[in-house]
Amino acid sequence: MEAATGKKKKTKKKRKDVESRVRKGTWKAEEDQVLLKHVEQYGPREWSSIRSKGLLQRTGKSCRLRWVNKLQPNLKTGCKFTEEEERVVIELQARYGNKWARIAAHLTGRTDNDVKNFWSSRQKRLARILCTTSCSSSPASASAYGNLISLPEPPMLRTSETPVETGDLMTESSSSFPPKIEEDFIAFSPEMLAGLGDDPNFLFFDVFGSAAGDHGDGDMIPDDHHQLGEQKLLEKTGSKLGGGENEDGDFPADDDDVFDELDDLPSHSKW
DNA sequence: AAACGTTACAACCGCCCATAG
DNA sequence: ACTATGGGCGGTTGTAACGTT
Repeated sequence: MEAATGKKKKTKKKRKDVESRVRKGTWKAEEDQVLLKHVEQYGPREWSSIRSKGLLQRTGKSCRLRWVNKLQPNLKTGCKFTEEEERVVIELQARYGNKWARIAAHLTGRTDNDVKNFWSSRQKRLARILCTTSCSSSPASASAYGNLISLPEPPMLRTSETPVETGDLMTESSSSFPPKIEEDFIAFSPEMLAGLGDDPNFLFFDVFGSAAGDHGDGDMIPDDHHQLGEQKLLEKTGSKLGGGENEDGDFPADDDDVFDELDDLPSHSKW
């Protein structure tokens, strides 16, 4: 056991020594050109040979990442996730958990890093919005959330790897996610977040408005959206608070067929 | 105009796993 | 069995761009 660990450490040290002589940081246009030329010649593989041939002072891993996230053709770099893409991400995240590569495979032109970043920003945004909404607004909204959420600090938004089987908006059970005190955060089940999207016309945008800007009161929500958003949120989630299952007891929604088809799609991130 | 805060994105790290030689 | 490599993932950091004060 210890020997194995020792060997592992040795390997890692060796690797680290090698990697310590590599270039890091922002990629230059010349490096991109070299990388593109290599891919053109040999295809998107043999990443480590790029360095061993002295073409670039980058690790194979770094080269691969650069190619996958920036250089491979047909990437939608620089354009925001559309509502449709957002819907897909929400649904697939609910289904697969944080399997970003798998989710990204269903979105043309998006990489796992894109999806991860998008999700992470979205979570932060939601946390901020919900905190603002529940902490500061009218007594009505405070009471609406009051039973479920106590927010001394911005709520921690999290989803579980596997879909949860209880209510959509809930406090976390102390057994499943140990170190956190129940009142410290709300756990948004994937289905709750997805639930905001199960209506084709009901998206994050609908509830909270576009993320395009602050509206003067320190949050990203136009004032009239606060009420509308809360109402919609409660309409959506409130009806599900008794349990996240569908009629047949399945969870999440029994729309697997849709995703089975998606599963057959080729992954753009694999070659 | 400058300072400050927020957001989105790029890139990295560390860990893990699978596979091939 | 061991090693190198590719790949996936979660977490984190740095920064440019943008908005607000």
